[in-house]
Amino acid sequence: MLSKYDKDAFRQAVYDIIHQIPYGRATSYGAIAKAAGYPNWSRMVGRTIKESGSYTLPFHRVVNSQGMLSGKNCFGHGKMQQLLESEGVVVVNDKIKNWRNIFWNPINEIIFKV
DNA sequence: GGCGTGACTATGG
DNA sequence: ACCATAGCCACGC
Repeated sequence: MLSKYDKDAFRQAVYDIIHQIPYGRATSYGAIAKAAGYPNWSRMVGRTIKESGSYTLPFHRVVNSQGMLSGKNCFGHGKMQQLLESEGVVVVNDKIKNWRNIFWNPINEIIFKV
């Protein structure tokens, strides 16, 4: 019996999108979920990233809808902020400064692999 | 099947 | 801007 969704396809879409987040920019869990076709799956995006165990993708460029580094505890101490700052992103109190300009919306610019 | 949990989000005060 | 609340939904116990 197939589940009502394709977990592998979802995970692949999430990775695909994250792979395309430009240097010095960031996006949110909800935006990724929406672009992947599951608008209410922001929590699953976080779960998927955490379970990946891989750091070949720019997971530090994924934050919550307010630009806060909600996943920082899964990186080393201060690592997530450090990675962002190394790309020129300013972080104050765990929140990305000038978030409106840093935010990259995948729904507008995503190119899915076929 | 119930219940708590979580790298979430939108809304209202 | 900050805090509380409700909605969300797979997952593990």
